[in-house]
Amino acid sequence: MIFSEEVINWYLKNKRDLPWRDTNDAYIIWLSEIIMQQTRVEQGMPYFNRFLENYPTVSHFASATEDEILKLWQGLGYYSRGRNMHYTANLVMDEHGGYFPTSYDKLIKLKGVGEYTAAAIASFSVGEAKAVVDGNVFRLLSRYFGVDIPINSTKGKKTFGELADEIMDREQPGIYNQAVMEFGALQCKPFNPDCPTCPLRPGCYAFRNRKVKELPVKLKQVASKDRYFYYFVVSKNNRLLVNKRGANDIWQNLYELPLFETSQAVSIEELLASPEVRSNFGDVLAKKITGPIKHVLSHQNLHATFIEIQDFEERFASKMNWQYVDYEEVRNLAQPKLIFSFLNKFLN
DNA sequence: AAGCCGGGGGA
DNA sequence: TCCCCAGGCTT
Repeated sequence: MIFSEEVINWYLKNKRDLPWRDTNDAYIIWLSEIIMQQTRVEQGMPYFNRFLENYPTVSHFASATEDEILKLWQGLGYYSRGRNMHYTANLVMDEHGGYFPTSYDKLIKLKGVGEYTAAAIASFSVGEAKAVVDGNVFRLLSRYFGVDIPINSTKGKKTFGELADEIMDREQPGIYNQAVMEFGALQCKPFNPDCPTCPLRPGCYAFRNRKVKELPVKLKQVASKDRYFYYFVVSKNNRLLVNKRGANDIWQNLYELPLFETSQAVSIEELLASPEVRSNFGDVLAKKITGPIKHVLSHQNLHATFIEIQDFEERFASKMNWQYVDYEEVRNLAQPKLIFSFLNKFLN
């Protein structure tokens, strides 16, 4: 039996019941695919349900504000996905008459939609024969065909993409694409793959050559950097001073507290004595509330300390574009997990 | 080509 | 700790 038949047979017997599999609505598929990028199914599922409930059509999605989208996205990470979706939903309304595109060539032009997502939407919605290559497929193909080119290299992406197109079932692209990904996720897992029960074992290069642990090959990632965040808690009349983050850094357009960052750990006394802090806060009394709290991102280690400020002079707030927000309204702002967790305790 | 962008879970 | 997850964008 050929590769694709074997994989599809396995899929029909072993597939999970996922809520986005029983539709051919390109909007709903787009919603699920963007949410699932670099995200485990169990983590993304509640977000998918929440988004579909709040925005049943692309028109509903486009009518929301970016702040509302980001609030629903809170805690899922990679927030550019939410921002790009909002942009794309509006573009679909304005330039596609509210009909979500279904062809690969149109999909690939949308912001936030790359080769994987375009292939997924096109094949699942209208059965276009484009092979998906996600982390699961890279791993499965690497092991089965014994390809040791790094999967995160330019050459690797090209090679695996061409291989995926060659071996796909062009008669039933949607089922096949679902099947290869599910096979990678459940059978040909990253660690301890279930080789003993694997129907592909007879033809698998990695199994026959004892290379399962060596494949796939991946270029090593860059080391994480340490950053030291000092968050200033300034409140007045049940209102909290907040800052909306800007471009060119983590957590774009999310809300946090007034922040001072250093490249290495400093004491609160040193912090308050620094010219930068003095020019934005003046003479203040400060008391540490909690920290340092370590918050790990995929590429940075944040060390956050929260400091309560008293005797803060109003005139400093406008200069930094900080705003006072009612305690009750702060809960409605999209915040990084780090800030949300802190405020959850601080505001009770 | 390499770096950047979250958060969580498993080993 | 390190690696991975239904990747894509920017430089």
